[in-house]
Amino acid sequence: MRIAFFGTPEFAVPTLTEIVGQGHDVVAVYTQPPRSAGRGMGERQSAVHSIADRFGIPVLTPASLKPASESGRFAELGVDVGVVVAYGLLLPQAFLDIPSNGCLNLHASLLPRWRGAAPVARAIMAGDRETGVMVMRMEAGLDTGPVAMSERVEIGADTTAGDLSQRLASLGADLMARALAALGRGGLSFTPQAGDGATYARKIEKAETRIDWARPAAEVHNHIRGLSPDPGAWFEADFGRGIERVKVLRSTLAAGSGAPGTLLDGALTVACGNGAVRLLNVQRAGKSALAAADFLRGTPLSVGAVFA
RNA sequence: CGCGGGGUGGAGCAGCCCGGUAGCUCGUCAGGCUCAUAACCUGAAGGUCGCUGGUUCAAAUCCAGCCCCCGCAA
Repeated sequence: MRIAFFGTPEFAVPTLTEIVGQGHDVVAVYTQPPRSAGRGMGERQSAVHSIADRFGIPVLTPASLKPASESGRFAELGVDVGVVVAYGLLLPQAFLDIPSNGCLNLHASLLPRWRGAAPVARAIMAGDRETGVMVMRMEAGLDTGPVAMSERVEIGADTTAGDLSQRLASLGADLMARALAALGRGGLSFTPQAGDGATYARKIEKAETRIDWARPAAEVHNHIRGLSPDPGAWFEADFGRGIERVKVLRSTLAAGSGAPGTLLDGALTVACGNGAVRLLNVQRAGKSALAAADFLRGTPLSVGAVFA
């Protein structure tokens, strides 16, 4: 089939790769424009942009799809279907109507739960034990369209957003490939989403990434793994050179109690408002991520220290 | 030219400001103690101190340029 792909972050890469590998004719890739980002403020193109370049597929990076000129250009591509995976922009109705088979979206949640921008992180932060990926037909509403195919996945007790996102990206790529194959045979059917149980996964903001040790251990743990590795949950501590930021990439629930933020033992167990969490993988500002044992080897810390 | 931290035996760090015999915790190897052990004791191997150049009697340490890693901010 003749396809236009819309996607931006790493999560969308496996699907694009799969579709290309499947032999479809991907005539254009839409992705977010390169932005000055990262250290040194250099311009960085999206993960999807890079992979599309490698495949030699024309890349389009409009800042908005609303102008008629954009839908006009899209119409000229003459695609059979649009495939959208974490693109970052809402497709206007004008776009949705253009492909003869409409637009399919891959979403990383069990809809209607966690519609929106950060379904994986929100599911983990909420303590969900299950999630999944779904392929649906796009409508004007945000992630409201009827679902064609889905796959469920268990969320382990210590699973991080990074782990889960990778797993879902690959499952999702496979799911989308199957959906396109079915579509090609004319055998793709859709079921409306459940009427209730809808929740929204609002975008993660920097301001909510700091760890609040006063919250119950389970919540602290979910917060840590839901934000790992990006943007990363963090706290502050003084190791003798002033206050510095420490990211926590992995943790697990542990026994123990004490004033919130207190270091309870020599294995990085920290007291929370209720219970405690053991930090398994941490990263000091300017350093690379380390397993707790390595971190402790080079960091002067004594039991009773208090983190903020 | 957005701000900042860092590159020291296999791992994580100290030493650098105030140049002068490579240190700490751990790992590895050998031996010992032990019913036994991730515990303890003894010993050993292992390092171009990111790269290049400069200053100096002498540079991990001071100066210049370059490469690489990372945090913040956007």
